[in-house]
Amino acid sequence: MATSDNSRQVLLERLQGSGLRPTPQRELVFQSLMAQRDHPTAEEVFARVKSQIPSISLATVYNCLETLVARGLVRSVNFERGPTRYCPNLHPHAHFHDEETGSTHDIDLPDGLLDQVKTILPPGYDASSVEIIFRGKAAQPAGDN
Amino acid sequence: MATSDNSRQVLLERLQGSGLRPTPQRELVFQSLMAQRDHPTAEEVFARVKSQIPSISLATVYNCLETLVARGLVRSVNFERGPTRYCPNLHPHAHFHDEETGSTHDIDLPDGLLDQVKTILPPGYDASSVEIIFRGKAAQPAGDN
DNA sequence: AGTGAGAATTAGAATTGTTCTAAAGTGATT
DNA sequence: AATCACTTTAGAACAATTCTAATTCTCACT
Repeated sequence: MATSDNSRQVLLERLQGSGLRPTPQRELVFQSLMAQRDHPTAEEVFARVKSQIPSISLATVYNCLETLVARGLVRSVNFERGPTRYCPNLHPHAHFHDEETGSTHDIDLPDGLLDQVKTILPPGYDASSVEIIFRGKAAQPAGDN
Repeated sequence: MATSDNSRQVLLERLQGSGLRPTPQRELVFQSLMAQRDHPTAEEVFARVKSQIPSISLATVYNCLETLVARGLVRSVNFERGPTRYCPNLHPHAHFHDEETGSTHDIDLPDGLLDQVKTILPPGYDASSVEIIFRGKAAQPAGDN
C-alpha cells in the first residue's frame, strides 16, 4: 500500500531530521497508530504492539508516543496532563493555557459562537457541550491560574 | 457583600432542588472557589479550606467538587479524566466524545474555522494551537474509539 | 427531646496513569 | 575493539483520583 509507505517515509525523515534513530519500536508504535485509526490509550498501543515485539516495555511505548507527538507525527488528545482544575466562571468561555507560566486564563466568548461552532457537526451528532482550549503565549500580566 | 450572598442562595437552591444537603463542607468548598477566581486543583482547594474546617478530608473535597460540577455550579477544566489518547489524524479536526459509548470521533473542520475562532482572543494572546471538544450523543454507527 | 434511616464525612487503602531510575543493549565512529 | 550517545527494559516511584468501611451528622417523625 502506497499510503503506509509514504507515512513510513515521513516518519523516517522526521526522526533523521531531529537526530533520532528509526528504531523498530518507534516504527512499530507509529505503524500501529496508522493502521487502526482510532484513539487508543498508551496501554492499548502497548497491547497491540506486543505481538510484534513481545519484549517491548510500557515505558518504551510512552517514550515512542512522546517522541511522535513532539515530532508532530501524531496528536495526543488529553492536551494537558495533570490534575483537573475547577473554575467558578459559569459564563460561556474558552480557556487559554499559557505554556510558559502554566497558568490558565478565561476567554469570553462572543454571543452565538458556540452555536456557530456546533454547526460543523455532521447530522446525527448532538453536542451537549463544547470546550475550546487555546494554548500558547500570553503577553499578559498574570493573575489567573 | 451582595454577590456572595446571591451565589450562596443559588447553591442552597440547587442542592435543595436535588435532594442534597447544604453541608458546611459543600458550602465552604463552593465559597472558596467563588472567593478566589482562579483555577485551583482539588489539592489546592483542599489546602485552602483546611484552615476553616481542619478536619475536612481530601475525599470530601473531591466529593464536593463532583457535586458542584454535577449541579452546574462550577466547571471542571480537565473535561475527560482517564488516560491520554493518541490519534494519527493530522488534518485539523475537532473531537466528539460520545458520552454513552465513551468513544471518540474525529470531526473535520471547515477551512478557516480555527483561524476564525482565534480571532476571539484579546490582543496579547498568541495561540499556537486550538482544541475543540464536543461532548454528547452520536446517533452514529460506532467505529472510532 | 429521642429515635431511626438515609446521607455525608473521614481516614486510609487501592487503583490508575504516567514518569523516573538504573542497568543493559545498540550501533555508528574512531 | 573501545568509546560515546542514544535507546530500551524492568520495575520502582509518584501523582491524581476513587473506593471502602466505619463513623458521624441531619432531619423527619414520633
